[in-house]
Amino acid sequence: MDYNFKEVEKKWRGRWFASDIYTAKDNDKREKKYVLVEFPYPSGSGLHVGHAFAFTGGDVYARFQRMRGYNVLFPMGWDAFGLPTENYAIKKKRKPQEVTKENTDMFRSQMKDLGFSFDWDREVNTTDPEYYKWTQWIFIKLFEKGLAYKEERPINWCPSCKIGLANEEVVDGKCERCGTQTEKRNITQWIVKITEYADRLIDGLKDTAFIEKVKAAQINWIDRKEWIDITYPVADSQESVTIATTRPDTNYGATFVVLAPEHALVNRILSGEVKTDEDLGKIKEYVVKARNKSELERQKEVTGRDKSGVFTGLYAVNHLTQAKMPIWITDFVLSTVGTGAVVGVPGHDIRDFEFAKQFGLPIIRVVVGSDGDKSEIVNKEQVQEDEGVMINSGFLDGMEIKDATTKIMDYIEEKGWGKRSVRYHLRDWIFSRQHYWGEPIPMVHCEKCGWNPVPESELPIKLPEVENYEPTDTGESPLANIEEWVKTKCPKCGGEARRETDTMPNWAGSDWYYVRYLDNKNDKAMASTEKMNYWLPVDVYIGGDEHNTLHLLYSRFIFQFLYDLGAVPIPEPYYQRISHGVILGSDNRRMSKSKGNGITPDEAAEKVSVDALRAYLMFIGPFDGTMVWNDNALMGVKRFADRLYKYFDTNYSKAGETSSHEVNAMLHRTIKQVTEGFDSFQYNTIVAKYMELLNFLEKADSKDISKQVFSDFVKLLSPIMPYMSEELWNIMGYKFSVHNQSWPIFNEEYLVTENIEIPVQINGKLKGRITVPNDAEEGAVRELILRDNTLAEYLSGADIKKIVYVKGKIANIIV
RNA sequence: GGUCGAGUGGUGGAACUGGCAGACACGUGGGACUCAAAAUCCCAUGCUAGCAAUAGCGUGAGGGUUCAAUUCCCUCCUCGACCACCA
Repeated sequence: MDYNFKEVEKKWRGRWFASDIYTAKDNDKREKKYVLVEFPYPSGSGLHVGHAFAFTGGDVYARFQRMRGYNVLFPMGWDAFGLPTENYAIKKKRKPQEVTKENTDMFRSQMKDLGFSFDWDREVNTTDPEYYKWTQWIFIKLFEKGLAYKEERPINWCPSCKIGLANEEVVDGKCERCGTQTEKRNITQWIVKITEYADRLIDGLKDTAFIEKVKAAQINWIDRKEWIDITYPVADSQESVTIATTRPDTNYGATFVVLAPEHALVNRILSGEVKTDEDLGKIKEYVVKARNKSELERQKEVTGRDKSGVFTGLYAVNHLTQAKMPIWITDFVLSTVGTGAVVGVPGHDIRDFEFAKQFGLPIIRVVVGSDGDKSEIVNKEQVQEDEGVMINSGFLDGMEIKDATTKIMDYIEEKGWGKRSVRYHLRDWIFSRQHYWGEPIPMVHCEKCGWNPVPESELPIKLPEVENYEPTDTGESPLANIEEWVKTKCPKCGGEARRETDTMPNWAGSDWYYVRYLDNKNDKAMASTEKMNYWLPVDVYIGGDEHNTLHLLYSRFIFQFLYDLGAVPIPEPYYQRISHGVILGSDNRRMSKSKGNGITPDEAAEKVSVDALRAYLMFIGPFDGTMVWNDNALMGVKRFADRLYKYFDTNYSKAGETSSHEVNAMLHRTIKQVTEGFDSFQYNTIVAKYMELLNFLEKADSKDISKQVFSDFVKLLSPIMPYMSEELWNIMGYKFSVHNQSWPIFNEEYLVTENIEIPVQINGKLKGRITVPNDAEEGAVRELILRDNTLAEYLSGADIKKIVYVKGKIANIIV
């Protein structure tokens, strides 16, 4: 009989979702397993292959763990706020709420088609007021704890999206969303003090089992370093200048000081407060030009380019050498890093070297590398940056860089010339967006009382439904145009007040969604303590590399904050983090509509069945790899699926009561390898093992194969090929459903045989194989080798020096 | 420049804790079935030499440890991902 996959899929999909086989039971006696995949942004174009790949990876794991007896929570929801929906809604003159509803309906239906075993009772949607009520609640708590403040600061402004962007959303000086070059604007924004948690975000990683690269990405992004701020007196004046450095060990080689154009001392020079003999006009010209440079120009790769700068006419005095170091102004020093002033050590920093060359400043070598070169530094290649031994450095001479750094820091502090400080690359988090389709920030401004949160009882502050929500050119949120919504009473004094019209960034809703899955209908709390105690932490979190830094960091920060509040029971939300890979189009480029190289999971499933598509996705490569879509390989998996069904269809009725030893050994080897494959996310090898087992069975005599083999095989298949497994399970006469059967148990005994075949090497080269009893000792094996005709031939006349026999594995004869 | 990772047939990729390199699949060649094609099935397929048995070579390059190295150590090369005027 032919396998009509479309009918089979339709039949079982209905059965599955009408039953409770995928339902996670709260506070069950079984051990829990919380399997989380990143929830998608429901775009109008539907589920793409990348989604199907990532979700299949989560689904097979969830199904596997359910069969192993765990109470599995595998939920799904929608990260639905965001610009594409807003832009689409504006263009089509429709409400984003409606558009979102349509898109999530489409996504949900596609997910059901693909057989994902999500527990739909727990669905969440970040745009649902009952959900964002708690997103707003979290913001109020941040404000109350002093972790959210409003400040005017230059932000990255995208002139196309008309939105302020966090530094993280600007890539190469361009808007991450639309690619337009960003500019700088001053806007008053809500800022969240994530830097307060910088150390804990590093330390907390110890309690997780994240893969190394994820931990590294987090630590790198936070980038905690010990600096020292050194204050130099300015010669012939009462002024001083404080520079910040992480490399004070090279201070004997310092020959100049450079200031950012925004530095306070620069302002005082320009205003005449600090006297200089240099031409003020010339200084001013440079500073004005530098300050007006776009972010892009200043951020561009700086080494290897001509440096620009201007001399202030002032000198800083190096405490160590009493050398007078000329103070320059240059645009490669950033006012936002350190103190906005840097000491130039041209012998040991490429930028400083280029700057010194450009303006004829002295260059001193203070670190000697392994080549022992102590000559004068004349070219870039001689600049020794981070390895070597100190010279020309007084009491530091002969020390390694690391020791010298500690020593000189102590010394500088002792002398009162400077002070250590810890700094991070991580910056505070700009939390305001000037858009409609986001969570309203639940704050009210009163002329008398300043900013206050709305009372918790008034949450959620709902987005008003309006006709026109296009962004404004003034930079204000479209909500600012809705006077009746903006006007409100001050929660403190009851007087006239105005609502905050900015909305939250996309990250806000996705920071805590995995908590809401636990208790998505709770109107008293984000989730009940009881449920959080049972389900948290997330055991496995599957997501893309692109979220390993920001999303993971932001959500861990919010969770740690909630822990401090007592709102969640443990300090870290995720135990294990698994990266899923990427699937490129068959032309080796990212799939996209404009390139026309896209394939949708729907069309592939239509062609080869959902099961074959799923097996293909798991088979094409390692789960975290970068794979190229290959239609031929897809058809290969389809052939396997057809062959599989046909094999069961024609052979199950002939199955016997017991299996031969070989069949049992093969089955149990497969059970072992498939189980280990699921445990370690090596899905590609699992599909290969399925194929091997089928290849083996097809060649075996059906009277040697018991019914047990068939049913165990179906169980092994079921996580990856849920529809066909269910169908076969049913055909074999078993009760619904294969998906809540218990996982086959590997039994080592089946692998044990009396005689085993081992390879025999002569001088490390494979020359033959012999059969030996499994418990044979070296002497016996030697006898057997010498008795073997072909091997004996190789050995005739040879002088056997030694035989190495590794029991049950290999023999190696040294002649 | 920093951090992390990877180099294995024509291709995607397997290989436990150092123990038969190339599982599984794609592709290719040949064959069966067919009036023919598609589909399906069977055989072969790392490279070189040879009719063959067989021999030599072979996991980015070079060296080392070992009876034995894709796996461990040293030196170097190449590629990828993420981050980056961070001082």
